[in-house]
Amino acid sequence: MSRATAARALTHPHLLKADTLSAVTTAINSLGYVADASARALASGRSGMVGAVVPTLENAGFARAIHRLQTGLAEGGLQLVVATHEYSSRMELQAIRSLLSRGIDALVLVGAERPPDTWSLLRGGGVPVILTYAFHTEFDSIGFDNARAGYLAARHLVERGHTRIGFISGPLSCNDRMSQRIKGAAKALAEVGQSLPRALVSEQAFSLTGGKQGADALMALASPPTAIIGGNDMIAAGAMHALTARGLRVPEDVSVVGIENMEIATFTNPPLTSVQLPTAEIGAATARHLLRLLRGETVERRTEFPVCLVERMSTGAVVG
Amino acid sequence: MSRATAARALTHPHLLKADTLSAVTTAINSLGYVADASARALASGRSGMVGAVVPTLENAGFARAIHRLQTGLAEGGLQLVVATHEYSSRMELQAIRSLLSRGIDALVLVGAERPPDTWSLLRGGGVPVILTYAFHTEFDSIGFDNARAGYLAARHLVERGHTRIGFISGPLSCNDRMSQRIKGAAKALAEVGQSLPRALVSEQAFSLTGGKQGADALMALASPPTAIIGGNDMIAAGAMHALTARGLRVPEDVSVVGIENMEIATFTNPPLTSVQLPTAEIGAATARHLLRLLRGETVERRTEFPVCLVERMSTGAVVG
DNA sequence: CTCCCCGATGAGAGCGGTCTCATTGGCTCA
DNA sequence: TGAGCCAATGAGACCGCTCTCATCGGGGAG
Repeated sequence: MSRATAARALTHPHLLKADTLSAVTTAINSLGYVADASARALASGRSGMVGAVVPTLENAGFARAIHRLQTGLAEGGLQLVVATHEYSSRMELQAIRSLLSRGIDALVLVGAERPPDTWSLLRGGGVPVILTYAFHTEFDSIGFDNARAGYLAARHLVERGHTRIGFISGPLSCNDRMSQRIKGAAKALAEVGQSLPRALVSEQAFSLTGGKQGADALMALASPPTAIIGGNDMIAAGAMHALTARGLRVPEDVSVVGIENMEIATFTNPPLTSVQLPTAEIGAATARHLLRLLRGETVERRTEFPVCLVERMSTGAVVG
Repeated sequence: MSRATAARALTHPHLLKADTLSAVTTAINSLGYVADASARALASGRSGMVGAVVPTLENAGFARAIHRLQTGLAEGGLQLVVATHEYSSRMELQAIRSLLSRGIDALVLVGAERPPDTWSLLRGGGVPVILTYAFHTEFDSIGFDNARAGYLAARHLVERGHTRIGFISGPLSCNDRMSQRIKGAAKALAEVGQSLPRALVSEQAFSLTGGKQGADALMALASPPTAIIGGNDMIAAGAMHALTARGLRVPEDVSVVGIENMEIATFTNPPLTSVQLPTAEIGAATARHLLRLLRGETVERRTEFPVCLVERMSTGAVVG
């Protein structure tokens, strides 16, 4: 039996006669043979690994999306290589370069805004690129409408008479998702002739502590907001905590709405009104997309998931 | 100039004359050349990637540890390949096998308890293995004393007169960390002649919802506990929420203590007493360990971080 | 019964680096 | 000035698999 036959048993088993195949299989088992991935990658031009670079894994949303992505890829026999950039476009470029040189078969990124040199690296990388959490005409994209998420949150508040709304955002550098949420909120305000002044936007970390600090900063203003939108639910929950600590009642004194509808939204007191985001779906859909793509099947250029508001108890009418 | 010289410029630059080196460098830049990682891996026998398999990334602790691990590895030019097994030892074996065949240079695992065939695969894998969150004599280990974490939580309660203590654990299958925490808690009880009956241990998911369900189950018992230990802080926070919803006061009616001391511990009402775990440290230390190991330097066989109790407001004396 | 065709297998050339060993050339030292 | 030595470079095997193409052999059609 030749090497070629043995190799075929692994890669294209249907080309072998049943008994030849089983002979190879038993031999493999008895020898404890494991195919060398680097040799295979070199010869075939495919490594079986996809790279993903996200801002951070300490944000539960990204952790969950990556988790789903990994699970989905594993089902198709693909491995996931992850890198993080902590909201720095310079580090993102570095991570992308490093992954590309590692010979990944595809690359998953978050967001659609990056410096020109990063874009040109991606275009010339010779590797399919999937953008998530946002959309881009040039690359396959899987995401949702961030502006609408912000819009829904703010409109809900506007409908209840709020016009002075504070927004505690996550990190804004290298983060088009968050700037769009802010823009969406501003649009809802604009529809009733109001605005979202820069002073009412507080940039904080995506954490309970970030939310607390943002709320404290906002409420210390000369004319504090009557409602607060959290860039995500962690921030919103932290803000609620700070509000309560200041002796303010939610929603009687200040309304709070979150974005993402994480588990914590039902565990705050009162439960948090929030805009549901398809975080887990993005991970799973990206995995499916990649599997099809690398199998050579046709894929949608653009997959958009809906967002919707989930009303709970943290929002109420503004008091005159 | 030969291929060998060019290759040397990349791998062992100090062997070249300065002008030769710069000639190579300019050529590389003008051509936009990027070394092929698979070829390099095949020839050198090193892939520059380390694999890590954790139960899940949806648990904030693991997400954080993986984040730190990735960051640390990236500084040394190494890539991280992650896989998850959802607390199934069969899936863990599969993931390990898959990573091993991918030609990783080292493997990071969580816990020290697995079936014999997994162990033999690890021993014969020809790849250095690092165990985290637990200890093992055969492999390098980086972790902390899980039993002591459980012990500290329970002793704190015992000292306040509690003898009927409920334990809401995380998933117990393929999870020696959690069983040791339970054992530690039982030991504290045993020291005062009490025990932790099986009926007072509720196995739940590592989430707020898991904690809620665990607390509901425990409090529905004929003689409910006067105190509850959460397998981690998420569980404890969820349990506190459920307790409050049942009209019970923490700590007046029921004391609650968490394990891990996550951010949420200071955001519950009242703030949660918790045993601090070195989650982030484990990630960072594992990265440092791997960097040294793969550089051929000597490393500690065993790195143990301390655990300690952080007392807050969720625990009080048992009421007669 | 012979020829042809096609499915199954064997042979061998890469894939793109790394590494060892041989060779070259410039310097030192007698 | 010539032998000897070492640093710098060149040559070529090799890593282990994939893939194309050639070869082999058996069954159906003429």
